[in-house]
Amino acid sequence: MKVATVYDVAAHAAVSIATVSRVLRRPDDVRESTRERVLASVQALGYVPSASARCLAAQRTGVLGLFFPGIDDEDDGGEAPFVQDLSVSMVVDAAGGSEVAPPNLSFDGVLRGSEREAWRQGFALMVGVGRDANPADMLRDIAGRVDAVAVLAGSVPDELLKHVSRRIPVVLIGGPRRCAEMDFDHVSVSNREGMRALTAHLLENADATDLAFVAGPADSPDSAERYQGFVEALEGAGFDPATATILQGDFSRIRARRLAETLLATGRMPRGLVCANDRTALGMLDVLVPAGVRVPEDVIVTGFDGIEAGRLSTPRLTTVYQPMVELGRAAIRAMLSRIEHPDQPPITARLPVKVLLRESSEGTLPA
Amino acid sequence: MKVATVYDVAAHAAVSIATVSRVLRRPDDVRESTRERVLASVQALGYVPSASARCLAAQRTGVLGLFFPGIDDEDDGGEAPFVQDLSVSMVVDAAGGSEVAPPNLSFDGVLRGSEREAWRQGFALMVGVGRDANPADMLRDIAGRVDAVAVLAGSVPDELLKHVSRRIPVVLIGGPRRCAEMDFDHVSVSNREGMRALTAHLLENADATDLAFVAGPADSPDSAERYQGFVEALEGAGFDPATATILQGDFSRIRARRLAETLLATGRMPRGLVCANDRTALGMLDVLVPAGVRVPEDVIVTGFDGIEAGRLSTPRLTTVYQPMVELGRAAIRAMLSRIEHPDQPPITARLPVKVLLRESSEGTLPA
DNA sequence: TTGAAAGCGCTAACAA
DNA sequence: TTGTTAGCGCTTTCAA
Repeated sequence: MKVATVYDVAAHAAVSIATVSRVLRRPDDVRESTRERVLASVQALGYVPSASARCLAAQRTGVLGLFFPGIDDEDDGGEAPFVQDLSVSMVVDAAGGSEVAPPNLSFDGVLRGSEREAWRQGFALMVGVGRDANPADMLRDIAGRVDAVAVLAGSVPDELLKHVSRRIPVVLIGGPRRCAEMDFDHVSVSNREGMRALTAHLLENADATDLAFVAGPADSPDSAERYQGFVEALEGAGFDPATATILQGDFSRIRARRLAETLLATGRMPRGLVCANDRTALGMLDVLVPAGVRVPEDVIVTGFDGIEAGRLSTPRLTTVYQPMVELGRAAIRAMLSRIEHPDQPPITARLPVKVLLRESSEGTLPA
Repeated sequence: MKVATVYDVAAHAAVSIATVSRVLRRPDDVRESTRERVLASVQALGYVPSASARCLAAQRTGVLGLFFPGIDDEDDGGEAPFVQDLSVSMVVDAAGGSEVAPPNLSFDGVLRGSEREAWRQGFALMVGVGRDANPADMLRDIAGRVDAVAVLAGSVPDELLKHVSRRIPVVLIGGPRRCAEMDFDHVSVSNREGMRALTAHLLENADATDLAFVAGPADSPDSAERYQGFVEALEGAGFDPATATILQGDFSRIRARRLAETLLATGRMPRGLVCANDRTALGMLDVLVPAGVRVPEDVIVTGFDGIEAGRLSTPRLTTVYQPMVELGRAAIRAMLSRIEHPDQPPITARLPVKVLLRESSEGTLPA
């Protein structure tokens, strides 16, 4: 029993394959009686058009790509068995435990925004969140399947982006404006401005002049931009940025805990820990709070991202909220815009951020 | 400037298109010098193979589908402007506000699990989370693009599933074991057993005999199964299930709040509210707690799913944890297994659940 | 080790 | 309104 094709449907309905195609693509161009006959045959044969053939012929896929390599930091479950013997177990889940807590990935929002916007515009979305061995292969694979692709800035070599962009439009997500020669379209948030505003606020409103910056991975353009903002705020307030401590984190909560422990052990605790992202800040809280360090009285801790977990922590996390969902949507719109107008000048969308002042920096807030 | 094809690469390297194809698919079948020449041409021309053409010729796409229609309940942002004038704003975000809180979608885990497992196995994943007008079209569209598809049980008419399954394998996710005639592969969790265990626990350990069940949408097989478990527990304890109140929710937090308000207004408050999912239970807490109802002393509230928000609520939510990530992975494995062995008997994977007892049902738990 | 050639299933001129 | 036909870019026998 083979899969039905246009030919089968055409034969069954006693029409040509062109008519079958028309019925599916532009039904109004076909006489009603013919149309109904064809539709009946489609039903009868269980016909579903092959997208491969369709896209090959049409010279477009109707799919957009989103590539975020190396984001997922969960460890691997390995081969899990299909069947398990006990179907229910019961545990008393006391507070503090987190055995079933999923990591709150900060790009979830981007994904949702893209997803939604893509379908809204009649496109499907193909996502590659590759903790895979070879991001290059993954990106090339995706690139062959889609009409345009959005890539997390800094995640793949420019070389590769150049290569891929000879086939389809490439949009960068996040990071700084690109240097002149690489004129990819680019959507991002006001990393620098956000961090500058937050830091300046700490400098003004608290007596917090001894601030340390907890960075993300060295190759993250987003972390770099946020550091920029941090530095600018210090300079703006008349401090020498060179004297500020920099701790090397990697955006992960785990790593942040290690750093906090070191801080605690060496006793070199700054007045404020300005973290490059929320997960890092939460990792700090994980260690400091149980150790009896009062936040914000002893140490101010701030994040960046505005993830849900920061709103639910104790104390709640002062942070810079990024409109992740909007960012995803902007990426989609940039791709579509580029597809429609291949020759327009490079798009640069810079989305605004919002500094959220909460208890980790502010003392008790007014209700 | 056109996009490079095999023909361009072949001409550039002075070989046939067959050789170009070989270099990319089975490099070992080509003499090294030739291979290097071809690879150089690939680089020079910025060649990326067309997946459409490749899949058409190969008769497989290397993509798996995941279809979850009507899940996303965010409302629509509409057309947002590309550029905004202010790049940073600052707000004091007092506790209680939630203006930037994204909804914690309970299928996130399934998505992550599928994503990961698919790439692990060398497949890409195409996801359709359709709040779209027409799920049928969306599913058909996806079905044309993939080698197999996993569909949320109960989300599309059997008719359509039958149709699609004549082209590619269809795996159902969630819900009850299917009736005999429809022998789709099926992965799900122990809904019934989980709810039975939870309810039985309430019946035994609390003085909670007056329980109400807060259902999900009428057409949700998952909700139906959970209700089954609820009923069985009542019967097992010697109660008449017919006397238990059933409230008609729809899995949404909003709807649950309305129900809670009604309950409050009419004063017909049961001893325990056994909710068909966590969001419903959280919606109940949203209303009951501020109204001064003590949970669990006055009313016990329980959920189902094990979402993160239930671990962070006050009081924390007693619930039945489903291994969402595992479920996603199981769906992928089922699809692959079916692709490899088209004639094997139907797969039925039933994943175990875990009852998590927390403060919304238990009083203060031991540390 | 390489090349020639026949499809894969569909779309879109162009003709009828 | 419908049919004929020439690709779309690649894989894969089969020969050379």
